[in-house]
Amino acid sequence: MKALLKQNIAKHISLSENEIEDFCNLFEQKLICKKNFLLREGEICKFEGFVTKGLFRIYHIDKNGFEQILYFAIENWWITDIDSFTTETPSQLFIEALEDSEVLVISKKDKEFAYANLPKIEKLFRVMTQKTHVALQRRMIDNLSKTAESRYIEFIEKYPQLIQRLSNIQIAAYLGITNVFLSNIRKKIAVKK
Amino acid sequence: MKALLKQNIAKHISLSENEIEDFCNLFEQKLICKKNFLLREGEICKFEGFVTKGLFRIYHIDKNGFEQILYFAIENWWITDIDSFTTETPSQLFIEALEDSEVLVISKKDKEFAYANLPKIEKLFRVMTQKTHVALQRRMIDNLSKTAESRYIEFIEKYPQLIQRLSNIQIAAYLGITNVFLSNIRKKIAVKK
DNA sequence: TTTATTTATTAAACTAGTTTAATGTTTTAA
DNA sequence: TTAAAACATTAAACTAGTTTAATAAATAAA
Repeated sequence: MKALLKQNIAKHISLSENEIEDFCNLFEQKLICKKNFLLREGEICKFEGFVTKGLFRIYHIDKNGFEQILYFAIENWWITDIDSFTTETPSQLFIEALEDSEVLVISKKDKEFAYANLPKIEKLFRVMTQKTHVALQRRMIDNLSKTAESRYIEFIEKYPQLIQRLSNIQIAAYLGITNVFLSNIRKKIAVKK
Repeated sequence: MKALLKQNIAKHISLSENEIEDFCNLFEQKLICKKNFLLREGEICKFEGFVTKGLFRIYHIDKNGFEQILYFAIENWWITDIDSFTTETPSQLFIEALEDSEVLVISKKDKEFAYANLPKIEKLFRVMTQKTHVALQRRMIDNLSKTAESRYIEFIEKYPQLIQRLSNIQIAAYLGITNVFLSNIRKKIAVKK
């Protein structure tokens, strides 16, 4: 059940068999059915999760009621609201399952225990946070410099396995455009071919 | 000379007098005159810097020649291209001094030495990267959901000390709009008052 | 199996933001 | 101290993306 998690950790840092076992024992499995939430706006995020099955969207609802999707998480991705988690303030985000999903969850308490007792875990999360940050930095530049059309094309090239599982409404909310405009883009691309 | 650096580190984690001294000794000062570069596109970023005087812009030039500013860094801010630094690939960013500036620089080698020999430094950079990531995540949501006008108003409210030192061209490149449109926004705001 | 709900598409009017170009002002360089 | 370069503003034509609304198709619910 935790094989995927162990494999994921090993990609970032090298741990002894004991260390990885100790760390993984701090996680427990949660099942979240489609349309249910792992986190809602206003709650304080007291966990970090690793998806082993299914699909989540992490999104924000602005004061006009529009949704912006920060990212999607499928198998092998980590999920949390790092803002609420570290500052212990109410989250501004929703984490919602778009499919029936399974996630391995570690509590804030246990994560701090790991930091204190398994020194390499500190490195693990430094490295992971750095990688996440790099990805977001690239996305920020793309959003500042590219048209919605090329952002869409690059998205489907980068995550071909994801688009099949997402509605165009979700993709549009990720790209920062309306689903109507996404339809126009799709038509334009289809004509080109 | 390194008082500001020590103070900044103390804000994130607590170190003994010796630890902080050892770590700060790994930094050396660099002076960068206005319009000069700490890093250029294509170079591999082998340092992390802490600004003690002056002002930098960290930006990208897209294939159409437009500049997108990822962030500004004044006194008390850290600068690096975390992407190039961690992956050791050529940077896609420029780090340019907008004023005559002073920066304390630690090499990648020495930073790795610190990670290996001063365990709390691992925590320092994990915590700092987390904070930077939270800030970027908030900016991403703002860029997806807010108009350029409210992004501008929020920018001048959030960084009043910065705007006085920046041209409108720089501010526009940060907001992701043209300086012409920023002029329109400024006029509109001025009329309102 | 029928009905209700969500999704995708299209059209048409609209608005936020761009482009190009001209003009005056401020800053920098020689 | 003058010339050159960078900056800020304005106008006018344009384009990327939104809004509202209608319609058909697909999915979920009863």
